[in-house]
Amino acid sequence: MYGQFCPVSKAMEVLDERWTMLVLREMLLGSTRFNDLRRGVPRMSPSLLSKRLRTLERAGVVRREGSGVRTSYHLTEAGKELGPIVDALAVWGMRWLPDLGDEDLDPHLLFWDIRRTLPAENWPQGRTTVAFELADVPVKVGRWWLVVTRGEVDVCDYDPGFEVDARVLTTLRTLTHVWRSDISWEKALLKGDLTIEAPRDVRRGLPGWIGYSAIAELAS
Amino acid sequence: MYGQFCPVSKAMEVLDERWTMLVLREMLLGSTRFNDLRRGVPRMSPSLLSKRLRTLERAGVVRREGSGVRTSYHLTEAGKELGPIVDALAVWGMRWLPDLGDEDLDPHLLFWDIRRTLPAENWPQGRTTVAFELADVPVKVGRWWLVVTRGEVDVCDYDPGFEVDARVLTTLRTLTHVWRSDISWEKALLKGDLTIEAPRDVRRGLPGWIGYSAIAELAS
DNA sequence: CTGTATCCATGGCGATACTG
DNA sequence: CAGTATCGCCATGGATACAG
Repeated sequence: MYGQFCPVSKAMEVLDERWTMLVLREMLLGSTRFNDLRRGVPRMSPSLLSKRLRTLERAGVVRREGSGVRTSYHLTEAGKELGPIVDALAVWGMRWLPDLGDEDLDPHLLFWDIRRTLPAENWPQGRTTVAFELADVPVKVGRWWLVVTRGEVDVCDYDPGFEVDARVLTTLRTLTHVWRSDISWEKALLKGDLTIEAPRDVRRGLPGWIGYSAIAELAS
Repeated sequence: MYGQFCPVSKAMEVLDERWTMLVLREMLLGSTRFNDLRRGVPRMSPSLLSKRLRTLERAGVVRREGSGVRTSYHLTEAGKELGPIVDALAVWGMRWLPDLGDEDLDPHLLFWDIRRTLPAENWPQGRTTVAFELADVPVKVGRWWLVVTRGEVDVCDYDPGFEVDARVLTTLRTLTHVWRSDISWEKALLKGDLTIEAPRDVRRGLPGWIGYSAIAELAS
């Protein structure tokens, strides 16, 4: 491929293909099923994902388990040792490439990430429903509901019908930057880029309950 | 590009293009001039190198200094902070992808790397000339001379005419693996994959004088 | 020496549809 | 649910020649 003996070039032969690092990020975050992986890289075609998984398997980074139905994909030891590298890339990207284009904003991806990372154990007993209204995207993709019940998190893009405990009024852009912790909840609230409509205790508690993305925690 | 807010994807938009990581490796090893960079990535076309340098400049990773003649390229702070990531990729590649195809072996690249890394200060006073004969490649690219004089290292692919202090008989493959420290000098000598013809003291000293590649040292 | 311009082929990849 | 098949485009990047 590169025609070099340097281990960096050998590593990049495996890792520098388009999407590969993002698939590995998904696996490092715990996804093992084909369709779970797809949710993490929705713009990647399924055939390409399939191809990448095979390439990674041949390279000894991924192991496929169970053929046919209920196939799952797991990182080998070699794959797991990419964890610190992916983390370092995330920290570097946070630090040096903080600007997001409109193309980088995707509510499905954002709430999919929130859903899997959210520390449900911090939430109040019983059921809590939070409605999000994002002003900078079409209504069709701008209304989301977060339902947290007994340590379980659900996200809907339709009204689940529960009584809403809090409404978050903001933009997709602001919510994304807050989630990444490019700006804090406090600052976004102060600037008026984000409003929480709820009883005082919920309004106070919500930022802490939602928190920040897993990757944001790395940088701190 | 990827349409994701995740900093890993933002980082990879810059870093996952073909050759980019290898150019950064060269810069991290100290190259600043266009043609020095080329020597480190000889299979990369100059127009592509030019393009990559501009992309990296736009991304804030590289800074161009002096236009026209005597241009040089330098890593910005962001670029320097990629150092640990490139190192980690090298360590990972050494550990998990130790196999080299014939395509990965390149005597020009090997001796260019030896030349710049070799710890000349360990060598004897005066001039030392070492001749290499690589049996597994055409004679035309299989004979090399290493001349170390007062802390200066020269490599020739033609006989410089000096008296030869040592002859190293081996293959390109073995010498590459030794340089990478996939196998030690001792083991290669023991297996007979590499022979040093020289007076006893030189024969004993040479492995230590040449040593191993900079990247090999990372893994230890 | 330090690049740039141009050309062209290839195959990577996106889109879509379809199957066990 | 878990992929595979097919198709077609266009951009990547390799090669070469040339310019300041």
